[in-house]
Parts: sequence; C-alpha cells; structure tokens
Amino acid sequence: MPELPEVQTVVNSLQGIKNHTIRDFTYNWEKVIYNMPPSRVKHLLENKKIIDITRKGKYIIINLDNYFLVCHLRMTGYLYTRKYLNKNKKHLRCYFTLNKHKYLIYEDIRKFGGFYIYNNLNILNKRIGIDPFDVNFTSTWLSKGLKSRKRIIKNLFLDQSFICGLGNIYIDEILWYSNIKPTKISNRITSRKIKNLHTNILKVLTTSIKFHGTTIMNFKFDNMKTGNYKNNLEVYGRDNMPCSKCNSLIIKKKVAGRSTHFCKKCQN
DNA sequence: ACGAATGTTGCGGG
DNA sequence: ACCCGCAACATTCG
Repeated sequence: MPELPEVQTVVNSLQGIKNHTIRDFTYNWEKVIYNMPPSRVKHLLENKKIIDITRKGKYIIINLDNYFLVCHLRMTGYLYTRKYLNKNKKHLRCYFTLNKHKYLIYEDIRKFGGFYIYNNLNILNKRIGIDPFDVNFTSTWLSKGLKSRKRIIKNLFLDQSFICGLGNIYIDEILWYSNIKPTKISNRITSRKIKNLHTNILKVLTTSIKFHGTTIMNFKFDNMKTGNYKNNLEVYGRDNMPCSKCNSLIIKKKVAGRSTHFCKKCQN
C-alpha cells in the first residue's frame, strides 16, 4: 500500500518529534527489527536524540545522530506519534517512549514491515536506486536508464534498485498519463514519450502528496487519517470503467505478477 | 465456506 | 540480465 506519496505523508506527520529523545523501546513481536534481535535495541537507542525524519523511496529514515532508525511499512505498517498509548491495539508491534510524554508507535496488521538499525546509510543506498525527487533524476537520466535496458516497463518501475518509491498504483497511473502500455519494452519507448513520462512521474507523485496519498484499504497516517488521492485515480481500480481520455473500457490484467490497469486504446 | 487476492520486498532458480 | 514464483502474514472479497 504505501508508496512514495504515502510514505512522504507519514514523514510529514512525524515532524513533531524532531529534537525529542528516545527513553525506552518496547516490543511484542520478535521480528519487528529486521537486522538485529529487538532485545538489543533498548540499550542501543536509549537517550538518542531524533535529529530529523526524512525519506528515501519507501523507507522512512529517522536520524539519531550516530544511528539511523529506518522503517519500511511494506503493506500494512502504521507509524505515528501520540501523547497516549493504547497497549490493547490488536496489531501493536512495538513503540518508542520519547521524552515530553510522547510515543512513536508502530502497528502492522500483516507483519511484513519493520525497522532496520544502521550506523550509516551505505547499505540502504546500495540497495535502492534513485529517488524521483532527487535532483539527479532528470529526463536525461531516465532516458539513459530506459534505453540501456530491455525490460518490461512495469517490471522496471517496480524494481526499487532502479527507481525507488513507485509501486503498483502510481506506476499504472503514470503509464496511463504517458500513453505507454505497461508491457512496453523500456528501450523501445520514444524520446518524446520518455520526456513526458519524466514529467508525469513528478506530477502524479506531487499531486498525490498534496492529497496525503491514496487510501484504498489500509493506508493511514497520524493514527487514523486517510489519504484522498483515490478520487484522482484514472486507471487503478477502474477496470471496466471508461477511460477519461477516449471512453473505451479500462482493462485489468496481470503484468509482472501484479494486477495492472490500463487503457488499450490510449496506451501503446 | 474456502480459495484468491491485497498495495512490498528479497530470495532462489531457470 | 532479467523474469518468475514464492514466502513472510492477516484480513477481506467473491
């Protein structure tokens, strides 16, 4: 569920804990920290100050001075801060007790998400590709990237080591705006279309951030708020409904093992 | 009622 | 290089 706009929405909603200090860590699910046993975390992060909260791709990065607390929400993770803690929440997986009587709380229905704790961001930066809001993400960069590969465009965009932050929903939307069919091979997309594609990536993501992302089923931020970009969706979830450009019906079929929505007439 | 599908990622294998 | 299938897990949909 959470793709770049949703993750950015969460990051924005967490800015209030900047300059707070971690006092304690409590967990009730053993695998909530991907890269170490959670029993070590309390000692490691105690009294660490939150310098800032940023994002790369779909990763939330909490800078703790000499440590980085990195969170990935996967499908159903909720990360939020509250003044009070409800320990009875069914899907509460862990929480950080901060000073000033605040909590940083992590819930996750499906238990796919969780945290990494790193000394630096080398591993993360090596694993994931360019973020669409990175200044180096230009249409020239995109053009080189697409033309040097022969990959189905939907697969390529799902590959976070190429571009990070796009997922199933926004890829379908972006390709529709760009008149590119999801199965198009990357090196056969014309330069003119690539230029337009680059613009549409930024446009769709920026607009969605303005609407606090898309809530289809599970996405929530700041404990219970939902995103409103859903009303702007042109193809995702609109199979058998008319394309707003040409009126023919939106198709849904599996591409890259994922449900993919597109207009047969507009996208080629 | 039960199998399929759900937005993600990382892995092994072809 | 690249793609596929699957696993991690809980809930909802048809």
